[in-house]
Amino acid sequence: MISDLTKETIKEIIYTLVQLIPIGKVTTYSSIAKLLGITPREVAMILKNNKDPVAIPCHRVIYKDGRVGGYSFGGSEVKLKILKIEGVCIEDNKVGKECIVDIADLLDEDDLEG
DNA sequence: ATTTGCTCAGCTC
DNA sequence: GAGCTGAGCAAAT
Repeated sequence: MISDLTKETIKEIIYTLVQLIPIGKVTTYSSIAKLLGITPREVAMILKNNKDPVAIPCHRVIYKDGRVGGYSFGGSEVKLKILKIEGVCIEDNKVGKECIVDIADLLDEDDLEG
């Protein structure tokens, strides 16, 4: 599927992936990173490097622990709040693991369609 | 739950 | 090449 990607391609994919994350759910940096074969750091960096924080729902990407991580467009507090209004379950300033789903899982569900 | 160590990438010297 | 920082992860305690 994916094997030899460039920085530009990586960005395109990440932007696309985060856009197809369903409302009320979130994903983790690691899953995206692993899917692309890059490090979670890169995912985070690319997300912050984007120029369209509106088209790129980077707030739907969080830690594996459940914490939202960072947010250059307001702060972790805002990011957390956005998730909350999206319908994501929030617990003690953290995202409920039941709302966290790997990006690969989303892709899989879309393919299974059932 | 908290602390510590590690990894990869970008920037600077 | 070496050192520092960062929208993180994993292990140990």
